[in-house]
Amino acid sequence: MPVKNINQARGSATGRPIMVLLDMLGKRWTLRIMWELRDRPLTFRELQKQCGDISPTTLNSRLRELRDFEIISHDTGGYSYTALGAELGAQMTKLDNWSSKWASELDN
Amino acid sequence: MPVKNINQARGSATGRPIMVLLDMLGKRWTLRIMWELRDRPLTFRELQKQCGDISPTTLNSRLRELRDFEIISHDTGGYSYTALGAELGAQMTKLDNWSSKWASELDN
DNA sequence: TGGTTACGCTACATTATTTGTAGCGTCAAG
DNA sequence: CTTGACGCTACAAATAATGTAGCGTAACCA
Repeated sequence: MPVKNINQARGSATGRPIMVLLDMLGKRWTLRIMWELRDRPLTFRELQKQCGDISPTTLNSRLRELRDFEIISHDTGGYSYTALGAELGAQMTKLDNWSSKWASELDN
Repeated sequence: MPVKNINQARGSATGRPIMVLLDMLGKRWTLRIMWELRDRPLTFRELQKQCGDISPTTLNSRLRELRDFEIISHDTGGYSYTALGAELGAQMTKLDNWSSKWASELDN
């Protein structure tokens, strides 16, 4: 079920965009999909493989939500970030940097 | 069930920290908990309320995972970020900024 | 034209995760 | 010695995700 606007999303009780965002990103696979799209467009089936065989049901559901919210778009080249989505995608790199540091500190 | 190290976590098949991180943050409520802790420590019950009545079962499970990974700690003042966790928490503010822009563009 | 391939999905039964409610044991204050 | 807040645990019910199968479409190419 496509979501028409941000105010109809789960997590939007307060009407605060951050809540909608956290709720969306907090669904399993959403962050992973954003990560996999970080440097090039991928088709539906490429995404399935990259994500380690996420079920098509879930993948489709996440892609639809990301499209409804104009974070990604779909054309002949596959799925890719929108201009706005790319700014969010850039945060993925920050998370990657942080996680490296984190992993090395956890080993101590 | 406490997780001893990063290599035992779901999402760690590749051994890449970013996968463990994305998997953890991708569980429902994890990002929200990080958000709620952004400017002060909160007790278990305060977190329950702030998160809009998340179930204690889930809250405890998330808090345990975040503690196992040394992203938060728990003392007499309540739950709060560790030094490393604070750097991850700082990303929450970035997400908040992004979401404001996002919401205004979606309205067009 | 007919066969093969990749595409983006949908259907649906099984399994895993999350929820909601109730309540327990500990501790400190009054 | 009662009251309140604390951090939880138990467990049945509801919701979300999974895995497998396969559909309809379109492009390629023999």
